[in-house]
Amino acid sequence: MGSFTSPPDLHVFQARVWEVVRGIPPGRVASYGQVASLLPPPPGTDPKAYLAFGPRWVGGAMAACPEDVPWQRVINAKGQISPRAGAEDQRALLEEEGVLFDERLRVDLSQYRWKPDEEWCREHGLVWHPLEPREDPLF
DNA sequence: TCCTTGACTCAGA
DNA sequence: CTCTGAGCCAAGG
Repeated sequence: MGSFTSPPDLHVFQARVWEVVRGIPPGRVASYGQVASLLPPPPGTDPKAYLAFGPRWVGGAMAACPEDVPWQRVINAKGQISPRAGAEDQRALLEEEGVLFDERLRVDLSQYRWKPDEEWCREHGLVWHPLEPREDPLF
């Protein structure tokens, strides 16, 4: 069976992304970059490249996610829904969960950002980030 | 094979 | 606050 030359590492990565997103509870949101930062760089990936493109890979995973993934809870670092076809549905779903948008269609990340606890991260083999009390956009 | 595009993010202006 | 460019990966045409 030697003809399979492309082990779907990217698919493995996407599966881990979906696993993380399933952990976001209703009424909370995470950014693409936050999800990426919870996962270690895929084996063989240049950490620097992952830093730059991880968030976009997460976006790609969300575009292909299965039914049971709460994809609506992943938004961009500005606290906005990334423009594309279907963005209106995403806002409606989040509002049903109690997430409020301001007049500029922005979510207050300091209020709604999902903050996974250390144990949950350990159980899922994720990189845990200590949370800074600052006004840092991420964490 | 070349070129374009992408559910991103951050620093700098 | 807004706008721009860079980062330098992959899939698809």
